[in-house]
Amino acid sequence: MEIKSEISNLTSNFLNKNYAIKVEKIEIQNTKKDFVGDFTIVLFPFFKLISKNQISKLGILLGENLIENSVNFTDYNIVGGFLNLTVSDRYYIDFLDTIKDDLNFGKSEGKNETYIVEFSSPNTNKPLHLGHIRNNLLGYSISKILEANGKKVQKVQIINDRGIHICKSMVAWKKFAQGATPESENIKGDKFVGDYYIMFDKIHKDQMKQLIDSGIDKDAAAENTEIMKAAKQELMNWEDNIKETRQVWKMMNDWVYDGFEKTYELLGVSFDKNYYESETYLLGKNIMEEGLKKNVLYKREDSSVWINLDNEGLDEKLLLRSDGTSVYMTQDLGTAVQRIADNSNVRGMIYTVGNEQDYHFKVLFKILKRLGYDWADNLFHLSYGMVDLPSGKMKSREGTVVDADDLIYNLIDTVKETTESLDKYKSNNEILDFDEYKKIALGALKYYILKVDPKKNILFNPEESIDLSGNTGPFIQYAYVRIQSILKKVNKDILIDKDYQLNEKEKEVLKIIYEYPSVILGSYKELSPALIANYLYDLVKNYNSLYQNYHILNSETKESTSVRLIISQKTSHIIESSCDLLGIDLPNKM
RNA sequence: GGUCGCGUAGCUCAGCUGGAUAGAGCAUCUGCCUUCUAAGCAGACGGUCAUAGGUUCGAAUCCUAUCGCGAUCACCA
Repeated sequence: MEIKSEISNLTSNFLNKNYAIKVEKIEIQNTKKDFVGDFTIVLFPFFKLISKNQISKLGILLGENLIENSVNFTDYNIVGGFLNLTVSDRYYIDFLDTIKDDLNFGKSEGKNETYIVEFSSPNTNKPLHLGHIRNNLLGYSISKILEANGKKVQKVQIINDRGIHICKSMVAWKKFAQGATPESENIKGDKFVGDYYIMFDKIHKDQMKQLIDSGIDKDAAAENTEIMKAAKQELMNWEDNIKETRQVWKMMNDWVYDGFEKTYELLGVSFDKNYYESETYLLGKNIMEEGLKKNVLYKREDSSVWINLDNEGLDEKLLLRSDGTSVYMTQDLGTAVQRIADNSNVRGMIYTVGNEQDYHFKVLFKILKRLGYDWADNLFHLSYGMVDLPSGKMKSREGTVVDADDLIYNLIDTVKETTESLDKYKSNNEILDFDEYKKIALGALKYYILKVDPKKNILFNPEESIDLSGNTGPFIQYAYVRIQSILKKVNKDILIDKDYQLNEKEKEVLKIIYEYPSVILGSYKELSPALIANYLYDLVKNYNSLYQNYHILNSETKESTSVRLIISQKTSHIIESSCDLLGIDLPNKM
């Protein structure tokens, strides 16, 4: 921050000149509430450099020096080893004046660098659930945050459309559906296919039980039920490119995509490109050849291919089976190389994948690095914690999965009920558009998920609805709507009085606005939308305090109205900007 | 067992690369709608920062050990 570097420079000059000492870094922080001042210089580190009895004298001299040498500081006080500096109102007023019309305030320009962000990445055998919601919201928000930091972003998902899981749904459908389709049953496509997956599982279990009863051991039974054999056959047919299998496969996957598309639309996320495993699962083999040539990889006697990462604290990892077929890792290597080739100016990639795959990505990045790709240094695993229920993990087999669509539609209902029970709506017998309810419900959901540090697990209790008051999305939206209703009443240009004296609340909000650029940068460096969400709450909370304790339109003086209006407007800009980064829409009325 | 992550108020979470008396929301309790929207504001109550050592002028934050929870360690994806 500008003001901090000014403090820092003046302080180093002072120390250098008067005490002939050089300090690497001067510790400057925001002054805590309950103390007078705006910024605090920590004097403790100087204990080491000069004798203790000189330190209080140093503090006073430094304070005087800062005030003398800059118009931006008006006062100082020393408490213990802390020097608290007060910044002039004029500085903040000037700052407000320069940024007031800048809608891009806080964002930065960048070079022509592209980052690929992968998220969502579903299987095509079941509908999206709450875990996917977290993934999607994080991935989408990080994409936005990268853009705000001047990067170009290519949002991609890799769809796992191939494998035994979809074959299971296919077998069950062929056997029992009698030609039923999502249209004929009027069911969303992903749910329709998911139902057959569940049906498969049920039948498989029944058949397993019969086999076990007839004396076959459990593991063998699991592999040898009639329906499981049929699914395996289906998978082989798929590999052999049998026409009928491929047709059913394509048809059912299309149903699923249709359903996914609706959920994505509801969530407000989108992708620039989809990758399908059926098209990428063979990638990576040619890289193996290269790796062998470079002696990065090695072949065992049975001709399986491995990499040894022992000296990096990791294990040996298989990359090609003895029969020459590839494993998951091989595919991911191939896909990474492919994606870099597909786009120009790619600087790096971000994989939004749960923390259960931490190890996998550690290994993946190491291998790419060993293979000598220069972009391997810019690969990041945006690792996030699971969404757990009070009963533990969500398990599809036990029916404890929280379905994405159900969750959202239920929340919309709750928002509608809550709204209609508010006095202002009850007394007017008024209702809002569905679209507004949707914005509020999704605002609540998105904020609820994104405000939590990505790496932490989230505990979600389906019994309790997501809060709509307090530290929530609607809290932010509500403040925004209120500001709009004030701004609508103003129709002439607002002029700032440069000599205005800020009150405590005004200054507090301004100080928070001042921090916004560093928050955007921080959320990018940490890959954490939570920083934006928490900042936004802080801003809005302090703004509300100003709003409730002082009048804005009919305030004491013309000058205070002007300043408060501009603070309001700027706060609303930042709400718009932050909510955009979080993927949260703002309603017109609440 | 090896590796990684987490443990902060009854519950859900903040706490930046170590800094002042550890902060919010929910829940409970008090006040505030005849001037800009009360999904709000003002306040009360609530803590051995898992435990024990260590480093430091200073530790919720860094190090070590222990306990608890979770993930991961496949010729699965």
